[in-house]
Amino acid sequence: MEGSTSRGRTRIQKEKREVILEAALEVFSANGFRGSTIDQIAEAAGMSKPNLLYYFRRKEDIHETLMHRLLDTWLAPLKELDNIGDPMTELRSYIRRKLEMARDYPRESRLFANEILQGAPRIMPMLEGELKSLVDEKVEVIKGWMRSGKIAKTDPWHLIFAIWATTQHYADFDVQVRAVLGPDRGGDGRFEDAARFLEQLFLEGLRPKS
Amino acid sequence: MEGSTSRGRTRIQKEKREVILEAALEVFSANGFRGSTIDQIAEAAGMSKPNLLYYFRRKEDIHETLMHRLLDTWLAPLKELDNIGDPMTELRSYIRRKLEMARDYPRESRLFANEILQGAPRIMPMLEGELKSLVDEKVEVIKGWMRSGKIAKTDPWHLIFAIWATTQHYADFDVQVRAVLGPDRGGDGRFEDAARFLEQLFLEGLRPKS
DNA sequence: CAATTTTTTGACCGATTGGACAAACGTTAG
DNA sequence: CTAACGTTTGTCCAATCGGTCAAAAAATTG
Repeated sequence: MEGSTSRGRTRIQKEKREVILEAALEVFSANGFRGSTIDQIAEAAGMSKPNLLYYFRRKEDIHETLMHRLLDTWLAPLKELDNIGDPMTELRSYIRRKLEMARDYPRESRLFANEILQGAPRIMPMLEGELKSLVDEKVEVIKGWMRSGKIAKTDPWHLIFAIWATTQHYADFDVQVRAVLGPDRGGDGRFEDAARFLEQLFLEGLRPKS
Repeated sequence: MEGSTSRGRTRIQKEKREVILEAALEVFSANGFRGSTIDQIAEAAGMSKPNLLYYFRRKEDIHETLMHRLLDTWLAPLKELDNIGDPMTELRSYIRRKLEMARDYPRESRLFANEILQGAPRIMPMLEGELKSLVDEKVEVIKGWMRSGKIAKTDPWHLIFAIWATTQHYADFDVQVRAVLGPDRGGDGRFEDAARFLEQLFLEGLRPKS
């Protein structure tokens, strides 16, 4: 079975596939799967449509490859959440990392959001499999923190959801955020403001009652 | 200029337009604008495509009418945020109302999310106009609460974003929430769990330091 | 060099799509 | 009855789309 990696591929194939995936990320994240055309992706990749179809036989293959890579990137910050260090510090860095991803990889975030919004038709198995397992595992870590009184007792699942929602908001709803903040407050500083606010919200909101 | 209301329309026209808009909400929110076809909407509305086009001349007209109505519904909870009552109570009810909207009107939420994700091509003026004005106004209310020491000093804009993000998450990312929670925890009770968690998070997170 | 394989492209195809249109249908008023 | 008006539908069209194919062009190999 052919892996999604570079097994049995020539140098040109490896390079061109990367160019195509980069172009597809741009187009898909801006227009959604059905809203994007192969022609658009081909043009963004600087090649003709039949040429693109020489590297990916179907439009859906591009999307699938993109989604598989995406999920790994997306789960990485949560994987790093460990119960080695101080709980509050761990949570703070997790929020930081997620917010940095929203800032540095907004296209990936929007691609993911688009897929979920449409009911996750192509990645549902991954959500119920990898994602759920990972969350279950981290929920146990958080529960441990709560039991030992390091953070306030609350619902660990919804805590994770809240971190996801608030951080990804700055990528997925970027145009709205910028429209509301206006030209002066909507500059590059908005991510630092957001980081400060979210840190206060979550750390104060989870401070254990003495 | 024809208003979007029922001026100069027959009884049948008013009724059928409502049926079409209801069907279009269902289809658009599930597939996005470009992912939806007039045929799908017509079938969901129980009529033929030419018949539908008799009531709305273009696909975009349906979407536009839907979006205009939507924004009013969407802003209503924020409009109710007043500095009459106790700040903490006001905030709690605002979060409640937003969460209830995510629960009761998920299609509207997803339609809106879809539009924003695509860069808000059709409602940008409304975001920079009505929405921004309303937020600016409520930011002042919140600033007043902070000045008088009723809630902790923090960034009012990002507080509003956080409330939006966390509540709408349960509509927009519903499939992910359900996949992660699993069959047992993902039932109808998830909204009550979310309400409890969000209340704790925001109210504790914003408690003024004595 | 020639032979072979990989890469690129122009032309094309069938299906789907948004939308136009005229004819038919139904209802009501005179 | 007829005329007028609102409603509904079958048929059609041009544009767009995902994808095929054969043949040319380029790169690789012996």
